[in-house]
Amino acid sequence: MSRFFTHSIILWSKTKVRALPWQQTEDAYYIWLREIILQQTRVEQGYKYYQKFVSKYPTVFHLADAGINEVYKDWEGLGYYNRAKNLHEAAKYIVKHHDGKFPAKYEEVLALKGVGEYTASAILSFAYHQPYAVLDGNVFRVLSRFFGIKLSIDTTEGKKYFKDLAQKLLDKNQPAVYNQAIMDLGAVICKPAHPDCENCPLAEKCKAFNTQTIPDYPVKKTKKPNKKSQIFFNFLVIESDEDILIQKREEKDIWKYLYQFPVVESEKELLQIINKDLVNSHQVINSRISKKYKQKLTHRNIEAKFFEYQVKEIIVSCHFLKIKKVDLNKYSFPKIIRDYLSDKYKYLF
DNA sequence: AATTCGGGGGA
DNA sequence: TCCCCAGAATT
Repeated sequence: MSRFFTHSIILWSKTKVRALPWQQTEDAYYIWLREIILQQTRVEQGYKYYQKFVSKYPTVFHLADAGINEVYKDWEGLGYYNRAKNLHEAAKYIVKHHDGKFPAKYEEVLALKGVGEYTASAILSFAYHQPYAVLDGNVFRVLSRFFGIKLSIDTTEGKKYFKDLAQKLLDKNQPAVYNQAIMDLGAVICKPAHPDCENCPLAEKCKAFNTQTIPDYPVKKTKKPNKKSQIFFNFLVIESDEDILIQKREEKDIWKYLYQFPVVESEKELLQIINKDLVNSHQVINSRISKKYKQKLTHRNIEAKFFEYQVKEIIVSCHFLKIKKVDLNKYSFPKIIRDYLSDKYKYLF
């Protein structure tokens, strides 16, 4: 059975259309960049970021020498911003401890910030043709369906079982071809919804297909009753002719280290923002303001409301940052905020 | 072991 | 509008 599985996947991959250009490289640094960008990210979305990073940071030295704020800025809109931080720290680590040469041992690669088992296996197999089977969402799905595995993929026991199975099925003579093939099959044929079983080379012996139970796989233990309370982000647009106030989001928070306009967060919709709210959030602002309701944004459990204020006199303490409006583009904003602002305040961006 | 991080796509 | 996707770090 495993012979059929591995052989069919390899054969299928040879019939596919040419791979994307970024799948051709065998440079570990580029593969590392690609795999970090692709974590939880669709190929269509990630590709332009990959191109940007490759051209701007052609070697690990370029990346290590860059400032973290610049890396954040280049990552803007991609999400999971800790990846940018880990990427930068790992680049500096590689320069310092590996003399800028990308490590080629599994344990060394796994030790890099932001690199887990999947990414380490991907790098080792694609760059160095070492026999490490990748285990990502695609592989979980393909294996669970084909073999009819009812073990949950999000338990320690399940992960171990799938990892051992994946490693057993790996074509040790061509780990790069095999790993790419099984992930492609999961992405193109064995999709989460509406899989294209008619064109699947594995269908003939696929347990889920033959028992009409495809929607049952993969099995997961976690239930997600994700009904969270709303948070209102009441952003303040406080500006003078040349300057504007922004704020850096602090640690242990969504959008950590990214910038935004000063905000008053609330559980309910605020009828008005008064100076007391600002004082309570440890920001002292003395001003005469007038409020104008602008627009509501919804992002998951977040409703962001924008207001516009005309400010006569501003005395600010703490961590508000007064910057030139022309420099606004140097700061990395969360996507929904950037999208809204760049559309609404074209004169600023 | 459970939770958090974020954007995109589809029902 | 809601639901789903899913690697790595953190708690």
